[in-house]
Amino acid sequence: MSQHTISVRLPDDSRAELPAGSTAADLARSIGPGLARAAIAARVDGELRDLDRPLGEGDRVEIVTRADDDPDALYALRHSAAHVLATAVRELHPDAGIGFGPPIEEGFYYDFDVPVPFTPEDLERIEAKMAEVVEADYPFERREVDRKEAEELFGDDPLKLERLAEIPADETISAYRDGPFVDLCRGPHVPTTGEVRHFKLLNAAGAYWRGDERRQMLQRIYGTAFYSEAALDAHLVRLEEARRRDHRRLGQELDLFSIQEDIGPGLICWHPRGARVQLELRRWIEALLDKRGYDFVYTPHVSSEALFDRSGHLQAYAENMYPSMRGEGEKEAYRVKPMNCPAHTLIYAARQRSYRDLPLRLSEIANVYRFERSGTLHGLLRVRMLTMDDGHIFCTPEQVEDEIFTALDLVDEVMNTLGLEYRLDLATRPEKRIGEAAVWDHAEASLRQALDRLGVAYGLDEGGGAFYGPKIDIKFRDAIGREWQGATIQLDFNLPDRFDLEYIGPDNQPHRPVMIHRAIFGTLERFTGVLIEHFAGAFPVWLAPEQIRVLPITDGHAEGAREIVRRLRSAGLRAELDARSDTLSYRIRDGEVMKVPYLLVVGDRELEAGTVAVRAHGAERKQVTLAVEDFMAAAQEKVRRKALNPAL
RNA sequence: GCUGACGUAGCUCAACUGGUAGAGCAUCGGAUUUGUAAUCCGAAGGUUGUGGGUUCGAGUCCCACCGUCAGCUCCA
Repeated sequence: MSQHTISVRLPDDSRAELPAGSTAADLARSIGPGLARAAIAARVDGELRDLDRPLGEGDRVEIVTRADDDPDALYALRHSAAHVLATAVRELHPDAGIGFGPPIEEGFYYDFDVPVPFTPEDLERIEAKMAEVVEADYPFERREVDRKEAEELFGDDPLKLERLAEIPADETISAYRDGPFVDLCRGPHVPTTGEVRHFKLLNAAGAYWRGDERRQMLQRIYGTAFYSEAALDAHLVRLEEARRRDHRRLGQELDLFSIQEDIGPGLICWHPRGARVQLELRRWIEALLDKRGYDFVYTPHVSSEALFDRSGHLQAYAENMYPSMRGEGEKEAYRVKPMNCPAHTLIYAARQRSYRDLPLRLSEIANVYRFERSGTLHGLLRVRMLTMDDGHIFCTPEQVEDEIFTALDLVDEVMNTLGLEYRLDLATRPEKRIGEAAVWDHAEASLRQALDRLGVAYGLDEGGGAFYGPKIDIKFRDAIGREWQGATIQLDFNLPDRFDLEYIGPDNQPHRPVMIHRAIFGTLERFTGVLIEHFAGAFPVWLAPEQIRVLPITDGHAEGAREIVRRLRSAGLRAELDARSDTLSYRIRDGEVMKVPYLLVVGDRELEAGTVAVRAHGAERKQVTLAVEDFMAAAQEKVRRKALNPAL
């Protein structure tokens, strides 16, 4: 190996010899002109780098090319798009302060300190200016600077100086220039602004500097960018699809629920159709819990404030609790419950427990009230009255693994039934915690064993547990790929201590039980909201508020149709008659718009033959004619199996 | 909570620089009796979110309050 050449390793484990000082761009050129043209960055020993940075002896190098399915490629592109945005904003508002401008999961944003917030028209102007910056095809030039130089470079921008001061002394400080704009930036970037051809600014809103509401508010502009127009279009279509599925919109169109100003924000009124969905979900989870040995309890909606003092909620959770109330002339203050755990803990403590009683599994599907800040309320997803499918398991340390396994198995059944893919994350002990190391060791090991036993892959969130115990979070994906926080299974070493819980072991000595909090749906409100979006309002038959609508063709068929409705109802199916004098087409359209799984058309032919012409929502074959008996059996089977697709 | 935008009939939206509120759908009545995604005619429906103010005159301008929407570190 001479001094004048270096050898780097390629992804296929072959080696390439290059002159010393060669860059990743040189490497791409040496491999082929096609690769050189497609290259936008490089992964060097796993780290994303600019194309024009020199390679070192023995580096493992992978050329990153323009690709809308490579997260690293998108990262560099969107990071660069953020700079293009800042370049444009600085052109239009030379005095704008520059905050952070990172790539994010679906795009990028940049925060600006400007005296007047951006309007939608501003965004259009900025977009046009960005197009000019892209057209100019400025190279992104990286420069390493020392601290003094950096302080001079960004001397007029207090936000940058603040960030600069936090960079450790031993870290390289780099600045990137594209045309007129220089930014303090870690990089990497695509080679030139010309790469950022397919972008779109999406919205602007205030955002606190560093997310701290005590600090100044900046104006944040969100956008997204892709390498191909097709990918950008697909993304915009996905956003449109998300709007189409918005549960707030569907909730109104399908007459599921409303939020009334006269009642208050964050408080849901379930209309009959929405309440039906809730009821079916509730009955389902109750049956699943019954099978798994849960006991059902009911506890009061208000309780003595002292209870929440003892549980610690008053100290740790007060800002999410409604204020205390006191009856006229009474001494005792009361609180509306934000959680069920303290009451369940008292039920455990209501008598002496033996190890033979454990595990004790308490379930309460209960309304709790939480004072959420007004700006955070959002449809069914963040509300002030919520219905938890709450459960608390009290068990011995030895039983933890089994109990976690059972809970995970329950999650698995729920997710599979609804056709939701999910993933699990184990969150382990944080820095600040209570409880002894041995207790944590045992608990974390039990969670791991339960996860292994289930045989699923899971992520690890080191240090992500609560101060009172480790947990497993379940995240699931809906039909258009969005991820939601679902069930949580949480160990708690704190409440058993605070309430001095005990059980008598086989050694005739008192021991402290372990407490497990778990919710499968989380809250019925949020879960229903997500399901509305997941199914786009077209619920599977078993959940659909109205499962069947019978449409007589003329008044002459109404009596026969009514009889069919009677039979369906006595078979336990939710059927309605639509004998309005509108045309059949109109009534079909109405049934389709309301996403009723089965529309049954009944005319002379059907009444004579004892059949129905079935139109199943979303089915490819628009119409199937079946004997009433056969349709009834098929529909019941769909309900029994909780089938996702109504097609017969 | 904070910043910004918005709030007109049950729903979706219209009403030039301030001149006295209109359409489609839904609702109701009538006609129509329909074979697979909107039949026709008619009627009714609003203290323009609430409360103040400016003005001869306010949906429109100003103030306060209520609510909705977007966002509020996925760190140079």
